[in-house]
Amino acid sequence: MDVQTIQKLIDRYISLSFQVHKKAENLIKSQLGNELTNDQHYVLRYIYQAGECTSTELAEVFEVNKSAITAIINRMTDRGLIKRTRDENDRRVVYLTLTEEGKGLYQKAQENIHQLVESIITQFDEAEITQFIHTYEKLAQVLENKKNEELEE
Amino acid sequence: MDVQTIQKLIDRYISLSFQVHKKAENLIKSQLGNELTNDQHYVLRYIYQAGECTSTELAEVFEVNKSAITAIINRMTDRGLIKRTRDENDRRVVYLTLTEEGKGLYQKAQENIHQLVESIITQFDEAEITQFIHTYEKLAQVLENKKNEELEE
DNA sequence: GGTGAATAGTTCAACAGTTTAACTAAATTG
DNA sequence: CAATTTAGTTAAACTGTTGAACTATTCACC
Repeated sequence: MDVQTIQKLIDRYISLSFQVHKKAENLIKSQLGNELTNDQHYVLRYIYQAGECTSTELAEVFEVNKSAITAIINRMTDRGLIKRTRDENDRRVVYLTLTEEGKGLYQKAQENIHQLVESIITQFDEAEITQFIHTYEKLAQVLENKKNEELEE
Repeated sequence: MDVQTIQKLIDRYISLSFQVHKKAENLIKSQLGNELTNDQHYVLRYIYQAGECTSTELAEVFEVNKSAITAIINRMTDRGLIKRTRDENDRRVVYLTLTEEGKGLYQKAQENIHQLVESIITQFDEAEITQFIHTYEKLAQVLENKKNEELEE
């Protein structure tokens, strides 16, 4: 590939990823009603799938500072979506789990989002999606490596 | 595709897009230094490429409320990156352009980001990228249509 | 031509999410 | 046991966001 082709690809990619992300987030938001922000939904999703987890774990996954997690979890416990439980063995650790209300709200939201994503994904044929997801996974890995390079510097 | 396959694809896609976006934004952030937030960089980028634009235009492109744009532009004019000019014919309209400082900061940042993206993109072969971007463009279109459907309801 | 509606943009209050630094409390290590 | 590390919180400061109320201007049309 010559320099100019790469240049154009890069600009196209930056515009696209920005655009696609905005649109996707807005569509997800439209499925969540006013009860949940997108970020809160992602937190709910993570804890739901993990069963239980800690602030430190969330901070690593979401790649934000721990105090940002504290703030989000505070809002969500205030709304009765999340429960904090101290570890009896290591009393520094706090486990986060979903309350029944939290689970219910997650499932309701998730159903809508699944319908949304399904209506989008079925507009592509299987080979196309498989190829796309494969490259996307590789991209995730490359970005992860890049991050670690950055950190070493 | 059977229901379960779709289900898995959806979950995989949601996780991936979330992850990739986070990592990409963090890498971009690391290239911007402390002078610019990611959102401000996107605004700079848009105005740079457009030459000049209005708040309304930005609000549409970025899919946010106009008052969010006002706030961002305020911060950026305070830092001497953007200039506001009233249209002489239609005095309701305000044109936004980059100051020399704004252009310089954008170019400096953009150079770093280009290097970053290039070091990532060159880890894929051309056919793979072309295919990926093609599907990504289709996705952008499908999401746009979906948004318009939502709005009609 | 004058009035009512539409348009461009700002202001304000309220909130979500973020970082950094300082802190508490508990565990680890040497 | 003292020093260090680890988990998490708190507080101040900031960015970005919305929604509603507002100003100023232009447009539509009778």
